[in-house]
Amino acid sequence: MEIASKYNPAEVEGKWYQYWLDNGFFKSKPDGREPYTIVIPPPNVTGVLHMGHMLNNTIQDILVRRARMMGKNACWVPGTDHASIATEAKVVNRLSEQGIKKTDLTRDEFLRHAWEWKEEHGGIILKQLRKLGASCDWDRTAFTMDEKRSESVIKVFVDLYKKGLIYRGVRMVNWDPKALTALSDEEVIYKEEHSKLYYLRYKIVGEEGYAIVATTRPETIMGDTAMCINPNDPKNQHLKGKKVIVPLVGREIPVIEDDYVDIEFGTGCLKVTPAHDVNDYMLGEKYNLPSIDIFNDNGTLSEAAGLYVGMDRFDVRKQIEEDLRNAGLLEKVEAYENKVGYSERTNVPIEPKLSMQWFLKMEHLARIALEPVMKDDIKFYPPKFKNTYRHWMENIKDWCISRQLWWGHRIPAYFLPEGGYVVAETEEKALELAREKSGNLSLTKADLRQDEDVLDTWFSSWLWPISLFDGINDPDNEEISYYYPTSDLVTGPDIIFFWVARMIMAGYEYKGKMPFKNVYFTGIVRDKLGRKMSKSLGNSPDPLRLIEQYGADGVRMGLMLAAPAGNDIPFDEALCEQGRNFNNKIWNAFRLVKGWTVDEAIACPEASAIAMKWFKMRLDKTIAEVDDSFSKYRLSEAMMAVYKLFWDEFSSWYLEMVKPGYQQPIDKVTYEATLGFFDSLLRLLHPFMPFITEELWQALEPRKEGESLMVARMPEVAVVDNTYLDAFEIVKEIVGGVRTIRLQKIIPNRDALELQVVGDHDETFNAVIAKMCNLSSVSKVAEKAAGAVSFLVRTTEFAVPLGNMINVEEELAKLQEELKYQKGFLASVMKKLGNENFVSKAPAKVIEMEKKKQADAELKIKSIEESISALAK
RNA sequence: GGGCGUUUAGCUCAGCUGGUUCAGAGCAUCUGCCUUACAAGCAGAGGGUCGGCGGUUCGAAUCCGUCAACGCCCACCA
Repeated sequence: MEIASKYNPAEVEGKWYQYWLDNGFFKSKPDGREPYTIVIPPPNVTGVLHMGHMLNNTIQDILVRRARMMGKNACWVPGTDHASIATEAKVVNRLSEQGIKKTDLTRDEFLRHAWEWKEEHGGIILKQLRKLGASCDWDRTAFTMDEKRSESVIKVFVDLYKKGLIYRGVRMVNWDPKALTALSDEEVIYKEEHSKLYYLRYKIVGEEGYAIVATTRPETIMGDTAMCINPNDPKNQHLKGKKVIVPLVGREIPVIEDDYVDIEFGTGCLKVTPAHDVNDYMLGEKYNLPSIDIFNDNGTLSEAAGLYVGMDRFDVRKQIEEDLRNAGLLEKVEAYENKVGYSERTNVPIEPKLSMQWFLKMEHLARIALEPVMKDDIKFYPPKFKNTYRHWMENIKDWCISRQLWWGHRIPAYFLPEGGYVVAETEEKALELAREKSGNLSLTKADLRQDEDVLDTWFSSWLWPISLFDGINDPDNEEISYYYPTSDLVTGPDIIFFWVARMIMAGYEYKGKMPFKNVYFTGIVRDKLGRKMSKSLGNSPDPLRLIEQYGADGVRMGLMLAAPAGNDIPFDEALCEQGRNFNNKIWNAFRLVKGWTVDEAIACPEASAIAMKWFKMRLDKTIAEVDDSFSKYRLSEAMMAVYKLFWDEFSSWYLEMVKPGYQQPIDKVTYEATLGFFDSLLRLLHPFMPFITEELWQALEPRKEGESLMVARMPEVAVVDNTYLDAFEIVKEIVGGVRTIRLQKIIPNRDALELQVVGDHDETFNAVIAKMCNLSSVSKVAEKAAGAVSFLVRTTEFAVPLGNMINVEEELAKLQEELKYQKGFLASVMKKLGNENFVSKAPAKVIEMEKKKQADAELKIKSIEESISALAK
């Protein structure tokens, strides 16, 4: 049989993915089995696959495939997120490329374009996931804006409103002047910036001289409605009760007093701009100050500013600096470091802005969601994120859920012509409520005006684990009862507040139960220099190119090799190479085994019998290790355990032990056992590298149509005899000793050697030792032959007679060095045992071990000294 | 300004409740091999006073204190 010596992933991956699809192996329906459920963190519907997705989905696929092979009813639900701001921004961009302005379109026209775009680009990312091998139940593919999900969102909004948890009001919010919408606190990213601190002169009314105010935002002085000092500030006592004049503007404003003001900062004088600063807003509320909104929504100055009308806020800052200086109202300018909030999506500085928005009260929701995580009903991996979670929950603020966008779930609030509004699932219901409320039965739908805003994207994703099974609209349906709570959630820690925390809230509020039992937080994929992957740095490899180059299995492995839970992933393509190399190793082991011819007439050689017995135990031990690692979500460790089992134990030891001579047939017993081992190994490997394992499993033995490794059962844990495994480790050392001699003395493997044993030795494994080292004999002797090179394994001496081939001086030197080391070791042990404190306080077990060390060392020293005197003759 | 985390071999990391699975793994490095499964490989080898200092203890990578560096999260000082 001719099989290529290199594995070619491209040839087989598509074939097996299609086979799995054709046989419906990804599909799940409720049945009597235990469910295992994962809901995908829905990627942006118009997004493209990046390394973060690759990692995240590889982990999910490993978990799902393993659960499936453990006999569970595994269900991995895919879907996409409408990503309100991001998608709307993309659509706006695309329209402007065509010369169309959003403002020239009606809402319906714009939405038509948006849906068009979604149909065109939507779900590309899900298609890309198939290349990775993702075993999602594609029939269940959902979208946060599809009918069921939208209905769920509206229903929940109405419900929360009825519960009094949703309110509407004018508040200071984070305004994105580019996207022209409010943002939640979580969508603001603070960045350290080099800026300037401007010291402005406010003329004191009725007095000579100025009050100096330090500010980073001189362009907001047109909105100043007070100046504030700390009443306890000795240096500003003279300002109490005075008025000052806003520079350039000329407006008189009062000096107010509040201990909010930091005496140490600047001059101790604070300008108060209630419309454009959160703190000033609070002061404004407290002291009933007027609020002048000097900005338009897009960040340009409004009519209300009076000056610089129509100019951009940052241009004004430059201009006003100059104007102030010319007017002699600028005391000085200092360099200053401060933090500026940026919009997460559009990356422009946010503007604190007073506006009418919808809010969700969080206190109750935070309360019900905190405890389950703190007492590990929901487990976080790694657990350090519990702290982060608690801190957020305990300091939570109300959630601004309205966005001034069109792409999203429109808020189901309807305004009445005479004022006031009603909230209802449908227009019909709204009309009913409106008639009731107003007492005006002649109202028609046309009289109602629906709120223009849509809901924050996360207001739909927080329902994801429930809404995917339609558990909001139809709370007791079979699916939600069966699949909910889901099993594991795999996501990044960057969305712990955006998404994870809120899903937990919604889970308890709407199902009375946790949405998932375990949360696995992946790290952020970085390049090998530790930098975040980003388009602008160009350091993000194209996932599809990687798959082409290394195979999906190789890339999956590459990611997992670097991915302990919670740590960032320093990704290096070399890891994919390592993954690919491993694929090749498996491939070649398969070539070897399938290349054997079986002769039923030959008996099973002793070495093979030992090998089989040993490897069975070694396999069982690894299965136990893998189980343990998975239970702790240490997927990399689990994979490394199987990796080493296959490469070191199976390929380098087992196969070498049972391998027949060149062109010799193999006995039936060994052959079948080997196929069995191979089968188990493929099963263990399958969750990590689904394609190659399926390819080889199918070729390992004749299979029926519709059979597949992906629905085969994972090998189960058996009792392991550690004594036997330990004994075999000694065998490995002996073999290693002989190999070292061959290497040092340059003795080719084909020349048989003789091995002499002085001291205790378990002869059970002699057949294996002889085969692995090409020995003509293994014999116990009282004294080794003259001219033999020896080595120690534990306390037993092994010698290979080499006649006149040895270099006496070299050997002596080596022995002397070993002797020196052993003597030093013995001395340290003796010192410990001579320590009164140690002997009296240490537990007996520890002292026992020290004594054993002493005895062993003495034995070794004796043996080395004998060798030296024998050589010296 | 608070909180959390990290620091162990050249790199990425394991080392749970302190004592022979305590100094480990994979990769990289070095040496020798094209030995008919695999050079994308085989066989061997080297490499760390476990961030610094101090303490507890018979005994510390492991516990305590402290300092340092790095990272993350949160926070309204203009």
